[in-house]
Amino acid sequence: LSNPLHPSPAHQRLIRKLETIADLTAGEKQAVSLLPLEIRSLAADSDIVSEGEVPSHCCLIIEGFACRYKVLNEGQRQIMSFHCAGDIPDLQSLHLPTMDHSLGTLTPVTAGFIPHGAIRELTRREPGVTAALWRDTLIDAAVFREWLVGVGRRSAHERIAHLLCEVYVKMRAVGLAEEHRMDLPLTQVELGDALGLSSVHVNRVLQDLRAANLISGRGRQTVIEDWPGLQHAGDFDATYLHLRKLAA
Amino acid sequence: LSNPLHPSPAHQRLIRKLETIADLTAGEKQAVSLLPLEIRSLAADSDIVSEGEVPSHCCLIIEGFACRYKVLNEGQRQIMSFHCAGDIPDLQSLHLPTMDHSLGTLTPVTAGFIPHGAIRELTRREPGVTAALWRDTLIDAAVFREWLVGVGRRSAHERIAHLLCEVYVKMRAVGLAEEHRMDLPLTQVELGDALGLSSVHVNRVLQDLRAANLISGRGRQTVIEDWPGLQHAGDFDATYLHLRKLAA
DNA sequence: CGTCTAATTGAAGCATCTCAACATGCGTGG
DNA sequence: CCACGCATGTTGAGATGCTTCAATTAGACG
Repeated sequence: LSNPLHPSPAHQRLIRKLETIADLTAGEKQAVSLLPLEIRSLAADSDIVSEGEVPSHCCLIIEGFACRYKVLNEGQRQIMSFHCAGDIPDLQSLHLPTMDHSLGTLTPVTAGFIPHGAIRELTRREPGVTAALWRDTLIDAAVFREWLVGVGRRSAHERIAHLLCEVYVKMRAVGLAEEHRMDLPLTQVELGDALGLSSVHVNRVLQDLRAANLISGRGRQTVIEDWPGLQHAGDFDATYLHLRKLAA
Repeated sequence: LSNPLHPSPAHQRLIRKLETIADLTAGEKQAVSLLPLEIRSLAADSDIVSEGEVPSHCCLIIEGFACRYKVLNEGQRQIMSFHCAGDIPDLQSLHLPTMDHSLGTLTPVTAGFIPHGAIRELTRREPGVTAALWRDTLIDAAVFREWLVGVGRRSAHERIAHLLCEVYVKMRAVGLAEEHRMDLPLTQVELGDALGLSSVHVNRVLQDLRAANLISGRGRQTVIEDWPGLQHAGDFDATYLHLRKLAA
């Protein structure tokens, strides 16, 4: 347990994230900062929870990147969401006991595991926190819908530009990105698995976006050279992220 | 308001749906059956709520079919979910005030509009109902994820077979389908818009599925001739629907 | 420095799209 | 009850965005 007057960095991350999507009272924030966390370090490319499991904890990402994914019988992978510090990607396990997908790390991750019981207790006492957590899962769903629109109806160029916009806005909201600059630890294979594209095609499209002067930077460091242009290229409108205030 | 001892057919539909995903006590069911409903009839192909609006009610489908969708700037449409009697497709508006997508009818629909205030009141008093509703929105999200996997990584044949399996299992669960037979009021254009395919291709694939003796029946009446075969063709596993008991 | 992962490039193939015509069926009004 | 009209389904042919395979280069790290 942590001291509510001086929340641990992990709790601060969680509170900061929740504040991007909901308006919490001081009492609610304090209640959140009392959540028990069992902190653990995880290697890159390892599963946090696997499809079929029935977890007894939720996982708060404290540092690093994770993703939710499914693997099909032919070995193809579909990544369904990316998650960074402050996210609780398996919050749904509170009400959907058995995992219908896997949660894995993309980088080394430090995570805080919160017993389901503690969250249930919290929701029993704090309706405002319940609403915020429910809202968080609803925003997840909104992002799934937007990705669905992308893979269903958008071109590869639009999809990639859109994803870059989304990740940037989300990271900026929780203070993980500087202005028009972010550390994006995604390989082109991972981008392809998220967007329903081959890594070869992702590569070529990224080159196009760089050639069009929309983005620059190789590898993890990504610079957005033309923010309006990138949004336009990706047909991006941040409404679906339902943030309380948007990054410029 | 309705008599809790004799819930209206509309309330019965809702309760029946909730019972497919959660275990409700008699008291909880009674509380649900006291929800005020403003019943209205809607024409086919009309919007119930449109993207950008800030609804003050949630919409319970009592009869007919509806879908959630987005329209892109080039006029392309992506359908993100189908809904039948018992569903509350815009339940998320309770915590995400502005609609990031539209909800429209596919057939003539009779719908019951429930004031947000009444649902909020209900959730304040009945934690079990809150959990059931939250769970419902989480299952929605699980279905979005599965569709995402479909459009991202599955072939047209798999996608169509998968969708038929999903709709059948959901309709069977709430008593809207007979064994291996259902009334599916979807045009091939609508199927295409849901699956990220052209209607031309949907047509050809449906012919293949009929030729392979997996399904039969023209137009709305759809018969599943080979249920194991169809599930196999669609790589279908109902786990993600998180139903309390599955249809055979 | 060698090793391993990730990024890049080229070439050939194909699943699906687009366009455009035609068929079918069904509701409606004459 | 028939004839028209419109939505839906069906078919063919040509175009294409993306994939696959396979090889090469670049970059990071001990």
